Amino acid sequence: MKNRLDAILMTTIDYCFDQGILSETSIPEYVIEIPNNPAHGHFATNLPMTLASSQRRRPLDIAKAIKDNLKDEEELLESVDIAGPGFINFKIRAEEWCGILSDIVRVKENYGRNDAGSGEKVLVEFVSANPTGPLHLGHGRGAALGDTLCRILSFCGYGVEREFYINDAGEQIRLLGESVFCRFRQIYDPDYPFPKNGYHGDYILDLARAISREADLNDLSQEDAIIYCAQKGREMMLEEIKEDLSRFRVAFDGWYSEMDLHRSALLQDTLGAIKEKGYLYEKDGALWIKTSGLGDDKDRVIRKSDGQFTYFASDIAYHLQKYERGFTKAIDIWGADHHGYIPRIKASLSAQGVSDEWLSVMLIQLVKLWAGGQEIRMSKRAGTFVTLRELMDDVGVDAVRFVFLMKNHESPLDFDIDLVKKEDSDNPVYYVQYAHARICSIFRKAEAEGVFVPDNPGDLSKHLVLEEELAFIRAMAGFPSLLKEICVTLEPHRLTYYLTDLAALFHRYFNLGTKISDHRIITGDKVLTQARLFLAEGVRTVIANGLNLLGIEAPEKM
RNA sequence: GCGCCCAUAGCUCAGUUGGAUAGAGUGACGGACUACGAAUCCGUAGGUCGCAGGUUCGAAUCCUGCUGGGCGCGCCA
Repeated sequence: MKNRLDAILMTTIDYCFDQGILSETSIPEYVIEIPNNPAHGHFATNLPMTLASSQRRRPLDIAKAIKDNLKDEEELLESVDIAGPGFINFKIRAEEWCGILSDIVRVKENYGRNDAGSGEKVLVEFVSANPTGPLHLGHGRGAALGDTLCRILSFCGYGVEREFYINDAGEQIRLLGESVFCRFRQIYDPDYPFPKNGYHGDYILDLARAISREADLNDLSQEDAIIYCAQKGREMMLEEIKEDLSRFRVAFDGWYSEMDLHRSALLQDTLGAIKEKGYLYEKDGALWIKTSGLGDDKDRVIRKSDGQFTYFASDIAYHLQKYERGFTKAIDIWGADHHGYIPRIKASLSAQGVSDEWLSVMLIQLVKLWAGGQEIRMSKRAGTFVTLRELMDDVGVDAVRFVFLMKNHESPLDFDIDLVKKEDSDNPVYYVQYAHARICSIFRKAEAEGVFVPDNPGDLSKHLVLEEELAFIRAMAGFPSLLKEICVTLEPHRLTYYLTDLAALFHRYFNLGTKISDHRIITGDKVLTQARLFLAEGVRTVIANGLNLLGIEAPEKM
């Protein structure tokens, strides 16, 4: 709709240029937006104001010139008004809006699907938790965010691949092995010393028990036993992580192991390529990459003087490898505490000629958990943290996802477990789901009376005349462009707000009928009832599609 | 000390990339079910958009400087 309006405006401007009504200049950036004040029409543009300086005329004069010469050949518009300091406000004819409603009901679960991202191939890397412990709240937030973003991207025509990078090389897996082995030994020898910086959670003991059931660790040398515990522990934790994610409705296309990266020649090859470009040098027995001058504030060590590669080395290799796999864009979702790594990763990429925009890093701020009015402080070191699994058990997947997706990922999130646990109106997820269930309930009621959602509703604009009814369609018409914007701004939380608003429109509309029976959806007039059922089906469709993109169920009953 | 993020109603947060009178939820108070689901709706109250400048037709939004909070600045992982 916005595009059609834009086309009318551009045709008009061209015409004004040709006729000398406006002096021919370049067209500045302008917007066509949906005003927040309904009195300002369905759409408004600031075009006259942006033209004012190059035209050297008053915005109001320009607005009048545009209005008087408007080329609305398809008769899209109901009214055109000049307002304020130089806005033009437009109203679209009801028939046009009703046409959109018909489209929605016709294409159903595909409404909103578009090809904005065609030709793009995006790799989204998220969660990427170390397999040294269970997923906790913070991982959950990243999982919900990444998953929903991927769903939206692919709905908008992007080729999307979801990847989980497994940090399974080096010290931390070793430490996992030592921690597990220690717990095993402590079964017989309670004084056996626990490794410094080891993992304290109860799950370590569970791992020790499970592993010792499968193999007799006493048959192995201590070193072999630790390695065995590390390998086995990694495998089991990864399995658990996969189970949790799958239950959280998050699927990955690829699991990329850092260990494999070390085993393959990739790390060496990558370093060789960087060396050829002249970005590597040796100093104090270590190998450095020259990232300073490429946006980083100092150079970074890639191989320590003890011969071990740093994690940063594999990070570079991994990201360059993503690039070589032919992705046109990469998105990483990291915890905000890693933000300091962005400049050095980008610097390393640009050393290989990869542009800055290729990689977008989304940072998620931390999650604070509240229960009983108190903040629950979490510490992985001390083993006191709430796992994603516990949270799903407690409050359910729908509620957890909704809360995570409600807020901008750049804002810290307070997760009030008591509030989310409550199965009543205080819980925000039910508001949207209830609207869906309520519509389904109306359909059941109508069917019982022999009235169904019509396949061909006829001339809707004759029957859908209430302002509330047309407001629905206008809101629904914005769904596809909202999704496209989310793909650019990477802000999935806007979908959550959109759905809440749409549900609010519906609840308000529904309640009109409790006062005035003529405003009920099911009325004595069959044709009117069918038109309203058709409208309700449109609303239901958009809510269902939106919830599906959020990974949240759209229940028919609650 | 340097860098990134944040600051909007009592609380938790939106704010359509610079638009017209800054909005929800929650909490407080008052209303609406003998017909489509009250997990809902309506009303009242609540604001110097952290502070001070600047940019322009126009600023919560952009720029600069402060204040306050979170995080990060290793040959750690």
